[in-house]
Amino acid sequence: MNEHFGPYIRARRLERHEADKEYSLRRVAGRVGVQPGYLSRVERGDVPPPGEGTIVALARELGEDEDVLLALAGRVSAELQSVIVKRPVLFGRLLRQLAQAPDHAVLRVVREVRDGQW
Amino acid sequence: MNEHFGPYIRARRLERHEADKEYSLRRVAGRVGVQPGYLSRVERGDVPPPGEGTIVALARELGEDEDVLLALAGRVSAELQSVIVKRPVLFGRLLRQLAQAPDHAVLRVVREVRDGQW
DNA sequence: GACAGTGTTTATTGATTAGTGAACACTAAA
DNA sequence: TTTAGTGTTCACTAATCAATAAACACTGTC
Repeated sequence: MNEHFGPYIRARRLERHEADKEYSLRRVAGRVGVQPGYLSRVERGDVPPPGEGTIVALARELGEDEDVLLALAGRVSAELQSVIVKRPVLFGRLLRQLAQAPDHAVLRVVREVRDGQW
Repeated sequence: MNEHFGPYIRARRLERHEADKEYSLRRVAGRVGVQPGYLSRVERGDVPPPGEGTIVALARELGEDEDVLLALAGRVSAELQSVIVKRPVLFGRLLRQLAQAPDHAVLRVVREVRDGQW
């Protein structure tokens, strides 16, 4: 059942719980909108990661990057998917070309695009 | 039930059927690996588009671009998703930045990456 | 007028997704 | 010693996904 997602959010939650009792499993579950029992099983990796909405809620709750948390669950946000779906050929090519490139090369492209003028 | 996918593949299949009787609905269904009745409903848009595997098989059968056909079904291939999942922050940024950019700008980046040396 | 081939319709199904609800066991405080 | 709060476990479920199986109606051909 995915291995990494659950333990990761448990660790993040416990870090906060040390300083703040509002971060007990039950309280977080309440704010995120799921049953405590469910969150328990998620954190232990007994069940697969939750749906996109719940993952995003958890990310906000724990101050984590949504894309990263979704990625840990093996997912890509619907928002990002829709960017690709609108221009599948273009973005398909781009992603396949960059799949092998080292981080710094991708980052250079990101910066170039940010600074670029069109 | 999605609107565009079904009629599109029906049109593509019928184009081929005109010149080649191997492209009847039944024959194509057979080669693609689904029941004729199912393909009929898919082409008419009576049911949502098939799963990724079946869409890819249809793309090959009809000589269409897989990414395009998947996009018509509102999907992104698992392969492309996994590229993003491996580096969610980097590719998340890149995609969001390019989401608004015009085609030619994206294309320029694609070419730059292709020709770039690292 | 039987037969092969065309697309279509109806009723169902098995697997997966994303959870719920209720009870259980433990600890700390009042 | 009741109470409040902690995490955990068990049994179950409603909705969606991705199809199948079987029969139906029509056309052209031999």
